[in-house]
Amino acid sequence: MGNRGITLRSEDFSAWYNDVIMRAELADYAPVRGCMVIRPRGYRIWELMQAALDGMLKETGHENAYFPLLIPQSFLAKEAEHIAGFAPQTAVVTHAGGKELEEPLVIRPTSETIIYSMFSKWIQSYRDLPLLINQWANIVRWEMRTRLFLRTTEFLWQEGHTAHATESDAEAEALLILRLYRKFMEEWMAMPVVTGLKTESEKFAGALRTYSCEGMMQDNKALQAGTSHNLGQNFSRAFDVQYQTEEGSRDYTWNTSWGASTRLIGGLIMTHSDDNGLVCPPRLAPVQVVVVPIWRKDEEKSAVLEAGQRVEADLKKAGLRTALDDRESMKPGAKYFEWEGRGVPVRLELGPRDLAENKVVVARRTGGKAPSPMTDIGATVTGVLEELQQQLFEDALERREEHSHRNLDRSGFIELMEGQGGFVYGGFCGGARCESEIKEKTKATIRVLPDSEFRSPEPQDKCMWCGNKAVSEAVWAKAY
RNA sequence: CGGGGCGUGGCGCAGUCCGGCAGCGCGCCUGCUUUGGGAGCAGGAGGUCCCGGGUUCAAAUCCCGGCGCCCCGACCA
Repeated sequence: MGNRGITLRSEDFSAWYNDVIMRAELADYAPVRGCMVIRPRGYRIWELMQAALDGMLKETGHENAYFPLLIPQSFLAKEAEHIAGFAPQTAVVTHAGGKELEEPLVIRPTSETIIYSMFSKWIQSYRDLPLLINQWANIVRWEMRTRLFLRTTEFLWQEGHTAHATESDAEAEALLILRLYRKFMEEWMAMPVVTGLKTESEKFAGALRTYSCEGMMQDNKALQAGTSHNLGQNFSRAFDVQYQTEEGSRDYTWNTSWGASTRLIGGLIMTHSDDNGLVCPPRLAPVQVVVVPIWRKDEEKSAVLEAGQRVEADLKKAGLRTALDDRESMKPGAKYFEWEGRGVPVRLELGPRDLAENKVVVARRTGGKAPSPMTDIGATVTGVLEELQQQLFEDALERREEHSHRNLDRSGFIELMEGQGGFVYGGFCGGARCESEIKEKTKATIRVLPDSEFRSPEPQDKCMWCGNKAVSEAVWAKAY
């Protein structure tokens, strides 16, 4: 345990993670097992994520809609792989209105079935395509083991569902979203991710192909942070989503679905936070800058508070999310600890000495503080926040590269996974047997077959595990 | 479902072995003094000791049964 009442990362990463969440008041455990309450400080992060992602989705032509929580149980069964994948995880409503229902209703574990059943009503002609729909929703998946934000029974997400006239249009859409997710994760969350294709065993139940963004957490484990699926015609055939082509023939639509969830908040926490608590990237910080006024005597107090209000007004004018901590019962040091635990990126300390010099002390959450002129404080802090945002990304990227390994042989791989872990790039023969054997022996799985820009400079032509000819490069890691 | 840990004021814990007034730290309320890295003093509020049985003059403590939570693994975003 560190001196902040937070378990040290080096002692127990899981306990640290929970401590950070509790300290920052992001969430709390609900009465029902596996369920969580997202508290205001956590929900605000989600709202900021939503605003950013929603904007990006709208810019690329997607429209929001809302589909119901309850799905007829029979719908789920219409796509064979889908039902096989999700049936064990569903919660089912069997009684309502004091009576047993004729057909049980499934609480959505994802909305493909209800959405494509509606698409079949709405789509008649190639002129109706592409249909680009997104929804922000809650879903329920009955998990064996849950963790705050990372895996809870109920969670919030956006799920996009699109219908296209051709396979290549659908493929382009799936890749567009993958890039969009990556952009969001890098530019807003300051979380670098490796993108690529999931193997058959890891892909979404019912998809042709699944693409994924994988981040590396501070314990060197991978977090699947967003997935984008090319569904092919699996669901359009199951739900009879047909359209008339330009030539007059009939065809099934080509579909995609993709999602990113409140799990991202867990990723944000585990990417940046430290032993003093949450570190929130500025662009997603509920409070970006807090002003802490300092005074000894009453005559100082009024002058300092007045200056503090002026400073806060300047910050607000610069478009920043601010707080002025003018609580009288707390000493400045105590306030510092509190706001640090909450992850606020920048703190301004303002006392009589600073006031006399027309300055404020600018303190960064990641360390270091220095006086700065009060004039143009809005612009100054804006600049510091941009630097911090950039610095968090670069630090995370550097950490990921430090723990990314190439050219390991089988025994080196095993040794690494038994020790500190990390990402391992290497050749993969494509064999399901190698894949499952590796998982069994080391707990590591193929996170993705990486996109070209993440691949090793030298060709990976032999399977890292069996030594046979490789069909592609793969990235292995233990995962959340 | 297996293994480990735990359930005692809001939070963190001691007390349980060996039964005997329900405690400590933090937080909370009131007042005064304080305020440049977790303030001090004084006064105060707050408890079905996870639940149900049993043993006993007497149970947080012993016995039997149950429930819940956290961590590790199997399932998964």
